Amino acid sequence: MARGKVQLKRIENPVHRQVTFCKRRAGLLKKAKELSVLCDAEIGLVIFSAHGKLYELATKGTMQGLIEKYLKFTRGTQSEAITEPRPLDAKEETDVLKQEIETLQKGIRYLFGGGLGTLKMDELQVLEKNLENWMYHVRTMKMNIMLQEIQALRDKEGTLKAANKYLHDLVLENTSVTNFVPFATDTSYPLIIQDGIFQL
Amino acid sequence: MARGKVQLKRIENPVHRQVTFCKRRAGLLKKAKELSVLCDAEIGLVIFSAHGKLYELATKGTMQGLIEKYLKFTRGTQSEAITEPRPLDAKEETDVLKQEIETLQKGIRYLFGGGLGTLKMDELQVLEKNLENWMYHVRTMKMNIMLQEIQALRDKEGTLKAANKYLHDLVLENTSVTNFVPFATDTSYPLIIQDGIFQL
DNA sequence: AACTATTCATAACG
DNA sequence: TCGTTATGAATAGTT
Repeated sequence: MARGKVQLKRIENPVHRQVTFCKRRAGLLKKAKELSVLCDAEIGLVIFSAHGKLYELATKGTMQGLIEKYLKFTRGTQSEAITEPRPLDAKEETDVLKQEIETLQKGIRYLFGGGLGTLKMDELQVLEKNLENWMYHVRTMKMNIMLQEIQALRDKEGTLKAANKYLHDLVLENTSVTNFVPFATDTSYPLIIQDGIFQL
Repeated sequence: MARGKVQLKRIENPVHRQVTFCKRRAGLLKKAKELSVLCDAEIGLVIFSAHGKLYELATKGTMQGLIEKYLKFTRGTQSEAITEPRPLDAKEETDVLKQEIETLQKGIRYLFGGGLGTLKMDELQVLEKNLENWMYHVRTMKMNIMLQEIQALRDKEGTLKAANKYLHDLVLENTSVTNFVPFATDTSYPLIIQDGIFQL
């Protein structure tokens, strides 16, 4: 900004990074406060430094209250908010998730086996809405995986075609004019892909 | 800032306030993103406009995850484990069920917010099948409740019709042949049912 | 932390 | 809501 435009990437020099963090953190908190006052908005801001230290701001009440409001707002409805595309954490969460799914299955099976009869109409409405929402997410995920797989297969096909053409040309060169049995270049060879992930 | 220093108080002109809100909100979100990238910080920003609309930003993962991290950080050890279904008292089941639903919502929200990306195709299949199953149960319950209500309304209608006919005949008997204004027997009286359970 | 030279954000306006 | 512009604010690099 000053004396040189800034690159939008992590500052590698730790000293510079720390100084910039201090300055910009202060600036950000100030801006947040200003926006809240000027425009009568309720703002919550949480900053975890790289080393894990917490800085926070909550205008109009406590962070607790704001979090509850946020959770209530995002519950049920698919967020109308401007959400950044989230980078997926690639951790070894699968085991945890599997166990979690089991727990949920158990819980919901209990729900439907044991005491669903006491649920009221509005509760059922909420439940149905959530189920639809979750179903949407699951189907979106399935679709993405399938699209990925399709793309992978196409890539593989292209590679194999190229290899095939190369070999074909080689054969033609080495055999010159013969009665060698020719074969089509683009579709006549088997494309055997063994490691597809489709399991229906 | 530009063309006149700004007062640090609520902007009274609603148009100005709205315009400023839009611009400064964008600026704030940008600044937050920059700080996160430049200094490797994890930032959550929640903005509720005066009219209740939500704008949010979560760098490094989801808002859900950040909220959990925040709560863990501020409350010391806050266990986020899913509670096992406990043995059921045959009493105030509704409250228990409500709480259970909340737990499930929380779990599944975490599921979709945190780590769905690591789920494999077959796991998604299982999840989808279960969701369909649960949806079927929920819709069956809704249908039953509605059918019950419809039957109750029909009974009520029959009762009222009978009463109406009785009164009608009584009037005819007592007034003999007069120019008393006649009224239809089956549809012209109001059927006011106040305690319906439909809530859409 | 304090000090500028610059870049950035944005208030007013169309 | 969107674009333009004059001007105040924020801040990168430096001391």
